Amino acid sequence: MPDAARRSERSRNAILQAAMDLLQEKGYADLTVEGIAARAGVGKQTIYRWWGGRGPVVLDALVEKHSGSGGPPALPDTGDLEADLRPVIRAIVAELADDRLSATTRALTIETLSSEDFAGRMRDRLLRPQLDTVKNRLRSARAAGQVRAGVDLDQAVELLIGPMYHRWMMRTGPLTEEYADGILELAMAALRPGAADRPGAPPTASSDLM
Amino acid sequence: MPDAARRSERSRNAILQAAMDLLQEKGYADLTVEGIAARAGVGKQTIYRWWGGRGPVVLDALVEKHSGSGGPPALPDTGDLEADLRPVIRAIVAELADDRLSATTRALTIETLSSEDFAGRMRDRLLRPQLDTVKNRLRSARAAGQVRAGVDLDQAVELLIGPMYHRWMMRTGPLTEEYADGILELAMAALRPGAADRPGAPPTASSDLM
Amino acid sequence: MPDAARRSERSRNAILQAAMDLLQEKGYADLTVEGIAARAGVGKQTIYRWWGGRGPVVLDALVEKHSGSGGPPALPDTGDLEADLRPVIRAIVAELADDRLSATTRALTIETLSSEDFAGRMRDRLLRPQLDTVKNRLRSARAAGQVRAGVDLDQAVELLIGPMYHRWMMRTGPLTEEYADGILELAMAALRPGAADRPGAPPTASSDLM
Amino acid sequence: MPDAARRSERSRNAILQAAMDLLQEKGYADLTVEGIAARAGVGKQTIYRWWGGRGPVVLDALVEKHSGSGGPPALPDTGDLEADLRPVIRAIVAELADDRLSATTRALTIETLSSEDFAGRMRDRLLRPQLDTVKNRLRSARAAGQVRAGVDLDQAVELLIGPMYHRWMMRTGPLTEEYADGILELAMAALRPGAADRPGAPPTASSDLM
DNA sequence: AGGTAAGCGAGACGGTACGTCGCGTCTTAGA
DNA sequence: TCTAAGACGCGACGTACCGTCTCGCTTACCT
Repeated sequence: MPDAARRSERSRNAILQAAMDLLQEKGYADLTVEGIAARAGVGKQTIYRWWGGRGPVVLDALVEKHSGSGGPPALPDTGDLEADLRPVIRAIVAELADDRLSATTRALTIETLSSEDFAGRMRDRLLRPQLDTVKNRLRSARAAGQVRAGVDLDQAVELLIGPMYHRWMMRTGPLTEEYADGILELAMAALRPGAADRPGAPPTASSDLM
Repeated sequence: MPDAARRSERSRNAILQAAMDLLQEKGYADLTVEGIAARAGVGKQTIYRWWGGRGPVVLDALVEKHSGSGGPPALPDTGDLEADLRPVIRAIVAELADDRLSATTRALTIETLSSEDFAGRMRDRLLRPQLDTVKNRLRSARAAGQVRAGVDLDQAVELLIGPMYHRWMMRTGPLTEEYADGILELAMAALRPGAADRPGAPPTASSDLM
Repeated sequence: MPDAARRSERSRNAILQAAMDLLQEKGYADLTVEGIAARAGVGKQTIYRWWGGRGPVVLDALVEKHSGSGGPPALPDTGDLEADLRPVIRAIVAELADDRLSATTRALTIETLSSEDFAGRMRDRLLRPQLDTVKNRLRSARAAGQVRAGVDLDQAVELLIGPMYHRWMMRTGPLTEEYADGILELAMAALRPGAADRPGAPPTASSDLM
Repeated sequence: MPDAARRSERSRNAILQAAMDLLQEKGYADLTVEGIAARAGVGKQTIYRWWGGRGPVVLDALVEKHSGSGGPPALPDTGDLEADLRPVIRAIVAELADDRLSATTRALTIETLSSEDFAGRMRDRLLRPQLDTVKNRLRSARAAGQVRAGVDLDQAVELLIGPMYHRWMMRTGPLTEEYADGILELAMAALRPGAADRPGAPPTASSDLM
């Protein structure tokens, strides 16, 4: 209904910035539409008109931030899968370990859990692009024979990512570089071609390729 | 401050039951202290006195429900780790796949993300006991040589559990039995002793031990 | 702080009406802000924003009702002070004698005793205009020589009004027409010029009579 | 129902004292049963058992205080009514003028207005004895011919007392010694025998003066 | 160029729930 | 059995935000 052409870019930016600021300062639970509007010097209606609530605003703010680089870049492909993934995994753990940096992720996760609708948008606009960079690297690795042929790449990505998010959310342990490396090592062992997955075939052959 | 000895058991039960009922009926987002009190036929103050908010009430209700069996039982140990784990993994996926069954988990996860304090209680009272059953089975498997000696068991547990929770939360894919089996298979491959983790040693040796 | 220009006249009227209705039905002790809001179909905040509590609302409602006639009219001046005052005094007694009619006065009096701030507003907006009509009549009577020159008119008004309110409040006796006439007669005797207050007249004469 | 013989005198005194203290400190509006019980170091039930609410407690406390002298003494009778009354009237005005001293009277008046039942007890136990001392003095004055024979003594008492209470409640003016004297002078003029009230005396004389 | 319709800031509005306070009742332990 | 203590069901308090709505105002488009 509203005419997007006449939308105020100034207000949009002020709102997204205010949302990010307040999220850092007070956390998602204390983030209110009224607070965002007041901080941004904006009428509440402007937020409801263009977003519909705090969830989509935060999502937009995050997308904005992450798309600063014009979408996540492809991972390097040096031929050594583990070496290429290590910095990514470490970076994720480092971000999750930092309360300030992960505040927005926390917010998005809450909203994702609260609204199926939001979950879909969040997944497609923010999460998928990031997961896909990993997935694509795994695909090339599989093509190169460094990953077992039968592996489902989506499962493989989650095997890498899932443990870290779980530990972060549930606070079941420290999020350290050692942890990142440990998970990476386990995941590589899971993906690496070996005797186990090729019954009857000589395991050493594929082991050599690794 | 309040005198726990004089606490009303009747009220406590009514509150926990009402909380569970409303959680099923309306979801966590629409669960209010006022609603719980009304349904339980109880004053709001009684809830605030003993719990302090809806989060701790739901946690208590869940703990109550799960501790009905006197704590989670140890997993069976048939000597075949994968076979012993499969039903557990499948059950977790099945529960997460069912919106009604996972409503409470969703609620607790939101609260966990919102409050560090709550997260701690949740982890210790609900999550840890469940994770420990898996961890203990893995420990015995490691002792039996079915899991590599160097594996950190906490990481191993998360390697199994994390991917499923991630897919469930982020709705990145279907939660099916095939998925459960796929993750289990990957995790087993990661844990299983093999050539990869013993550079220079003949991989077949340990393979034989499995 | 709120912008009075944007105030909803509809809500204001509904609130005042609801307050009057509930006052009649249940009395001041059972009158609640919540009840007024519900009856008026209005948010509580609207009451707190513009009034601050039930007291000011009732005051406003009363002022509204009494100012329907555009302020109290001047008393008639037939030249006979006692005759002019008698209907007023009788009317006051009659109103106080009727529980329904005096319910609001009772309410306002309680609030007046409870809050100095409220007392001031009540005095200026409701009471003073009414007392002034009597005072003005007394002033013209004094100018006409029917009231002693030295009489303080405020005291004179209270001499008339005070006894009735005292009996009403303390329930020390019946509030009848005879009582009204009795107080009026006494007050007239107090105000009427006589030997006592005219220095130059032989004081011993009246002293002897005592 | 409760057995008065086993009643704790210690608790009774502590409650009455606490009530008086809190009344002075915070006013009647902020006086609560819970507060009295806490201050007195007493269970709430003890208050509800023996009194039934804060109103009767305050009444009792006041009666206690005033009956310290074993009931109000008779006024002196020097033969000069006005001289005998003046200190009484001035004392009343002085007490009313002092916020601390009149706090209890304020409380009792509110309760009197709120509860007809309470009003009766208050009138009989506290007010009547005090009014009667004045009434008795007026009666002897009437017998001595210093007050007109036809005067209703209850009305006469209220003529003296009513104006002061009205000014005190409604805050319509200052409560000074001059005011006390003014009201007394007016009331004396109303009561004093004179030409006006003695039919058969030439009414024209005073009429002319009006 | 002027008129008009949109977006805008502001914030009042009807609501829902919050977390607190005090009520008057009831239960427990101790004297 | 009375008492101190205080938990309880209840109801109202005054506040915070919700999402909708109504104001003038600015601003850009469209005759």
